[in-house]
Amino acid sequence: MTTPRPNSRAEQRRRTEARILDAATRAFFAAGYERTTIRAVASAAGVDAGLVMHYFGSKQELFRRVIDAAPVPEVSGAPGQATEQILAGLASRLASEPVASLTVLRSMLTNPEAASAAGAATARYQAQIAQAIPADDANLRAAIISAIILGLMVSRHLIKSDELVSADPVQVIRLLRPCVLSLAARPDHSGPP
Amino acid sequence: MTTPRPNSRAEQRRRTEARILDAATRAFFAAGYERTTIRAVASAAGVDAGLVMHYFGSKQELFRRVIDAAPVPEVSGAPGQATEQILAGLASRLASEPVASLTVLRSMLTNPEAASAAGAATARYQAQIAQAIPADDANLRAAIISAIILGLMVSRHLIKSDELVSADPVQVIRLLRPCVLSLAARPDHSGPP
DNA sequence: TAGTTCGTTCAACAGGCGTTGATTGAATGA
DNA sequence: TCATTCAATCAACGCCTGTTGAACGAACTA
Repeated sequence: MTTPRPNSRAEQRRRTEARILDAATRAFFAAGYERTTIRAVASAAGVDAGLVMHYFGSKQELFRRVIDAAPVPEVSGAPGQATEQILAGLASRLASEPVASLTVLRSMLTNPEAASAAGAATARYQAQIAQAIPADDANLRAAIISAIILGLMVSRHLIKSDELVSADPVQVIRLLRPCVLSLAARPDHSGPP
Repeated sequence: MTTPRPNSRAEQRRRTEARILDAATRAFFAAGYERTTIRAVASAAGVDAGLVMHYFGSKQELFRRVIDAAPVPEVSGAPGQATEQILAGLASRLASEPVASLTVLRSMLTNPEAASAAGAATARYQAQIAQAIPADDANLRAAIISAIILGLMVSRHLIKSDELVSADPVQVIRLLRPCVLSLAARPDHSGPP
């Protein structure tokens, strides 16, 4: 493994690129794809706009790099524990502000290309949830759970609903637990014969 | 009450204005605020771009008129019935495609000015729900219910999640009923002393 | 009918955008 | 040491945008 000296050209480049990527993530999150200008990203990174183009090729490509860097939440384990895992993940994402994920979220609703790119990640997340649900309509149930989480994240971080912003995440999760449990764990006992 | 002849100048204007407003609603819904151009709206309405400016003053003003025209859902009645009313409203909005409401929804997540404008309407909706919930934390519960509905609408109509698009709304509502009931009607019996 | 109003079009402007190509200068390697 | 590489800047291009003001012609009024 090579450890380049800290001021080598390669290292300098890596740092600058990371700085641009970070500035871009924040900018796309704060303003959305269309309102974000390459000039603004460059300026926030303390760099010329041409350099951003030189490194990332185009605004679309820069954007793709940003949403590719967003982490994909993981769900696994037994049916009973999956619910707690989902709720725990939601709790932490309600408490902090996961900028990268929220950037993807906002962009999905704005940028057609982001929608399909992020749609794949969402599908994987849903599939993970569905695997933990012992029911015929597991996929639909997983989609609903996923939609509920989405709605809470949107309300809390994008719309910034007063109630949710000031609420204790623990309290929210406690209210939400029977809700998610009824979808993930409770057997279907009210359907058609 | 005056009934102008159908081809009078005033009547012609009213029709053209309505045509522009309709085209704008569709355009803002399909593309979001930033990607929608006045020229495109004008073209869809079979009209010159200058005329849109002449009638509505600015793009922002045109946009304001569009989101002002969106209907605000109503919830009222006893606690027990409120849930069914909420679910029924959701069911119809899952089945059809309420373009005006969805335009507001998408814009809230894109346009900062729309967010505050539509935020007020959302708050009124939440307050209506909260009134029907017999609990100390009724406001938080209402906010969560509102977020759940939001998430389902976003997933179904904006992200177009496969599972939700192809699902039977009745089935979705059936799965969701215990969920919403646990928030709206079930007394709080697991909280701190 | 003559004059005015007003719905509508047209051409153009100013500004901001993504993008490009030439250019500079420091780090690099033979 | 000298030629090369490459991070970084700069000025400029072409395009598209919201917006404006002059112009035309049909509908209205007296």
